[in-house]
Order: sequence, then C-alpha cells, then structure tokens
Amino acid sequence: MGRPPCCDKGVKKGPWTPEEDIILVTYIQDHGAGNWRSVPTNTGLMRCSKSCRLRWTNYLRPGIKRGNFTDQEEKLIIHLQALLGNRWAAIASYLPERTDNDIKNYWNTHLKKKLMRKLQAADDHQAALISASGRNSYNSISKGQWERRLQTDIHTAKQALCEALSLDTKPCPAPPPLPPANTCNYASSTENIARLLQNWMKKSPKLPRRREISSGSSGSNVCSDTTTESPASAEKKFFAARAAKVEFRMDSDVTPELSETSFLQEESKPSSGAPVPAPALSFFETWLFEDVGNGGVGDLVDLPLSDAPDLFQE
DNA sequence: AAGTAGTTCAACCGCCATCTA
DNA sequence: CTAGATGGCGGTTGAACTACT
Repeated sequence: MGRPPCCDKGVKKGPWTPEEDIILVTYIQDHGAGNWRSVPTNTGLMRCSKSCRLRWTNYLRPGIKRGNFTDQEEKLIIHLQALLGNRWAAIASYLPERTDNDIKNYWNTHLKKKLMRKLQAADDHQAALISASGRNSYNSISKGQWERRLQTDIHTAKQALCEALSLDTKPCPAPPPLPPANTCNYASSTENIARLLQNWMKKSPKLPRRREISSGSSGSNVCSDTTTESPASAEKKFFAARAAKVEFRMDSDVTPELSETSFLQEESKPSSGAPVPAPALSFFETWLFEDVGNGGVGDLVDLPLSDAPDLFQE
C-alpha cells in the first residue's frame, strides 16, 4: 500500500485570488514551506498541494525579483542554457532571485527569439559574402568559426564544471544574501500580506494578472525556501543542484552542430539526463584541476560569450 | 473607438525519481 | 519488496495585456 491520496477531486484551478494567497502565506509563515500535502487540508484551500507549492515557489516566496532581467542576468542565462540545456531549475540555482518559471518564460519569449534573429542575421551576412565572392568561402569561414566556438565552449564548460566542483570549498553556489536564520521563515510576511491586501483593494473585481502584488517584494528579505528545510534536506538539494551542474554534456561528441546550436537546442534534455559515468567525471576533474591552477574560477558572467560577443548585443 | 495580431507570464499538465506505508 | 503518493521539473496553454491598423 502507498500513502493516502494528497488531494481529492474538486480542487480549484485557475488564477489564485488574493484571499488564497494570504491564507497560503500565513500558513507558510506559521509552519514553514514543505509538507505540501498537508497545506490544502490544514488551510482549507481548495487547491491541490502541487498548486500550492507552485504558487509559493513561483510567486509568493520572498526574495523573488520581478521585472526586467538585467544584461548580466541575461548573459548568465544564455551561458548556462548553453551549458546545461533547458534545465531551468539548475539555471535558476545560479539566479536565486529568479524562479525557474521566470527564467524559462524569459528564455522562450525573449532570448530564444533574440538569438534566432542574431543567428539569422549572421547567416544572411555569410550568404552575402559567399555570393559576393563567387566562390565557396563558406567552408573555410564556418570551419574557423566553429573551431573557435568549440574552443570557447570547452573553456566555458570547464569553468562551469570547476565552479561546480569547487563548491566543496564554498558554502553555496551563487549564494543568495540570506537574512538571519530566525527571519527566514517568512520574515516580512506581515508586510507582504499587507501589500497583498493593499493591491487587492486597489484592484477591480476582475482580478487576475496581479503581477504587481509581490513585485518589488523586498529585496531585503531574500530568503530561499530551503531555509525552512532541515539541514539534511537542504544539503540534499544542494548536492542535487550540484550534480545537475556537473552533469552537462560530457557524454556528447563535440561537433560543430552542437557548438553552433547549443543555445537553440529545443529538446535539450542535454545528455538526455543520462548520468555521467564516473570514469568520465574523474577524467574531467583531473583535466580540470590541471588547468585550474592558473587563476581559479571567475564569475560565469564575466566569461566571454561564445566567440561572437556581438551575437548577444542588441 | 474598435478590431486584430502579437506578446507575456501564471498556471496547468504529464512525466519521472523518490519516498513511504 | 511493492504499489502508489509526493515533490520536482520541463513543456505547454490560454487569458490578459499591448501594439498596431
């Protein structure tokens, strides 16, 4: 026999109302995040536990930064997407103030198109060169380009792996500015609830699309929901995130195509989620550490973007 | 002002790994 | 050990919004 069912039928769907938000926030303030299956029953919310978790992690959780992505964030996302594929949760671990959903949306609505345009423009330019020269210069150009890109890709991969592995000496990847432990439950919940109410009042009856409800939500009370977890659980997550970082395309044959299109990979469960074989990892680690001696790991953001930085400029 | 097309993003869906009775 | 629930993730959808005609 398994566990009892988590949510019964008759659960409510659709946009969350401010009342529901308040109930959920209040409950999490009192009990902490986690044990989602008990949330609907204990709060009386007619929502499935999954929906509660999603609402909390993607919207109500303190420390979520909303609004436009900065150039730095954008570049970091592009880098990480090239490295990790569409592993939004892993990517989000590098941007603690952004949710995986936000990053995913931003990628799908902005970055992918942007990069497509750039790539298209580059292709057009290349085609123009070919037709202008009247000879087949494409191969030499493209070969030179992908070789350089490949080199950059490898370099970037090494940097990322190095960062992942060097976590042993760091407390946390891209550590978010955590508030004092005792404020982490939901430090500013009162404030947040007040804001919820305020916005609710302001809003007309036809509610949803409440983007501003938690917008600007106090950068001061940044705290990840892992702070409400047991250390063991947090540690588990940490290692999972770390594993995800290490698990990048080590098993793939590096080809020009891969290098060229890494950022456009549609179906990128890169490596199809296949775990990295230990021998490959140790080889990689060895290779990596041989190289790390000269300088260590800088911020990913500061890495050169591919071989064509202009690709990412507006 | 009204209609239409394009964009954004919150929320849902389905799958998978893990957990637990 | 097993069946089934849970939690987490990535893909997708569709309502709300915005820009354009």
